[in-house]
Amino acid sequence: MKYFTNTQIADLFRGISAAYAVTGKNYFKQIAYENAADSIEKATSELSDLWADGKLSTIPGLGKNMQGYIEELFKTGKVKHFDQIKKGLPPGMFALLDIPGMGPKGAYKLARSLKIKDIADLEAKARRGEISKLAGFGQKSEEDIIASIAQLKRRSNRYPLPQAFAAAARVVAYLKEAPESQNIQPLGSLRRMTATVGDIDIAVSSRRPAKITGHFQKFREIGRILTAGPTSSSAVLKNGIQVDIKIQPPEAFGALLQHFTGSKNHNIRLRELALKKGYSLSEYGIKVRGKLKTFQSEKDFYNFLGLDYIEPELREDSGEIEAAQKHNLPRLVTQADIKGDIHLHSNYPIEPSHDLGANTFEELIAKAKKLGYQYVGLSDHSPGFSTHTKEQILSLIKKRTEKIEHIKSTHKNIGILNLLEIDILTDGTLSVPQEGLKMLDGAIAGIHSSHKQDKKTITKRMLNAINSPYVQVISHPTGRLLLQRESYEVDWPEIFTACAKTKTMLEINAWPTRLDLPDILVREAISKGVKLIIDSDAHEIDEMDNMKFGVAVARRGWCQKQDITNTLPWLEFKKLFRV
DNA sequence: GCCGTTTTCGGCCCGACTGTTTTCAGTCG
Repeated sequence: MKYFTNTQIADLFRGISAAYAVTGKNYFKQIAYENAADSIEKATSELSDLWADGKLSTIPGLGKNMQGYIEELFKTGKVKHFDQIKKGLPPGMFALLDIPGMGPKGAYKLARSLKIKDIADLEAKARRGEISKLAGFGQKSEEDIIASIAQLKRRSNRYPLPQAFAAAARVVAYLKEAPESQNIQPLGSLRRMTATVGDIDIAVSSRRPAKITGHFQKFREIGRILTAGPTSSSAVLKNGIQVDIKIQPPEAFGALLQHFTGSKNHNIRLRELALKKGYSLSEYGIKVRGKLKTFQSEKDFYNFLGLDYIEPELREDSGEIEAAQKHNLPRLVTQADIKGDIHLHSNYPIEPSHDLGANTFEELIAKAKKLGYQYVGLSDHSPGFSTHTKEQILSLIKKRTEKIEHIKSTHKNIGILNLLEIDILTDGTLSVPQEGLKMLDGAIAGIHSSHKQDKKTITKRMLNAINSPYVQVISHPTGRLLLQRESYEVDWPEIFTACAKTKTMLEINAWPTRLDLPDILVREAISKGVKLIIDSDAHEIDEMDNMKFGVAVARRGWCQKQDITNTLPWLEFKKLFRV
């Protein structure tokens, strides 16, 4: 058996799609392979696992033929049929498809006539002026290719949501300076609050679109302007993030928001639905018997199609359209529902070898009050066995407990939990002995080491913690770091079953590069009756404001208020701990 | 090549912007 990652297989399929695009004869096969590549990339399980379990058919877009090709790929390391399709095409063309603005046709022409081997080769030939000499390419194409390759090298493909959020806020503030702008609203994956964001889309309503476009082009953070049309323009910021703005008059703003919020798959499903009713959808509105009907609000737009309003976080074509038809959508949890934050690190020096927080217990409590919370959990990292004896650990915990008990007695108007974030060690034991755990109100347990252990070992480690009567919460359950480190391998069905049985909460950690549990697992977890808790994992009081990103993950996972324990009032919430 | 509350055959979303063109193909979202 040969091993291929989902990304590798998706790339292979994209290549096949490109091959069909070049020959121009099989447009619908081209689309089919593109769809399959998208859906393979989105899959939450490895195809190799699914194949071994005979479950490849659970991936939408993979029919009998493609399943057969994937099987052949795993068995032999290649697909004869694919080699056949690519026969006669220049092999160098496929690497060029990563370049922004480069499609199958362009890549084919370049690779064929200039015998391009890879992107570096293309760049060298562009710099030598060889591209502008080709028919169909001019001076501008050559410059664009050089600039796009530079862009490809410089920027990572995606950015963590909070980073994109901040950049979008700056663009919005700048656009507001234009007196001709009326309503301004971020769209796309940013509005849907996906964990990572590829680019920033912003809608502007205005009666003078040309003024807006002109103003936008003068934004000081812009590095390169890509397009500048009357209703839409696009630029790359100096930090590498691409920004697209879309402009429509106020009466069409609802349709504009809807269209560019996406997701792509959500919109495709919506248009199919509209077609069946005899309507045609676009960013301008809904065409009924050739006549355009405009919409000021998205709600009116959805209602016109016979659907309830769908929150942006749900628009992923994962059942929300059907639910909206049946008036069956969940009432999503909101930031206002959150009544406390219990994963907070202070500067209390219980374990100096771990990174300490920046603030005192008192400062964390004051910030929690400012946020309107009813309770906080003080949950510093536990002292470790590697640097302390058992006796030292117990004595440190005792001292910290005494201090927190004193603080509790002086703050009667807010609930305070004496917690620690403890490590689940490589053998599954906990980093704090039982006598220590007994002094606490509860514990948050997480894996902080040996992420590369196999699925069985990691699962067993987590089950040990889940089954401990002293552990109430499992922190950042997948261990992923967005764009840096993949999740470790875990048997999730088994974890969910154990959590539901022991009433152990799984955390949605709102730390900007974690957002862990991820949305898709969130949805699975609550369907199995698992309770979740959203924490900021703040090491500094300003970071407690990151709670909103955790709430977004919960919303994307279809969570209602009752799925999230820290929406409970203090008197209910405290019953989940040992107080 | 996929897929099914119109379908197992006959469909498969819709439009903007650009560069190199003399009317449009390619790419993107």
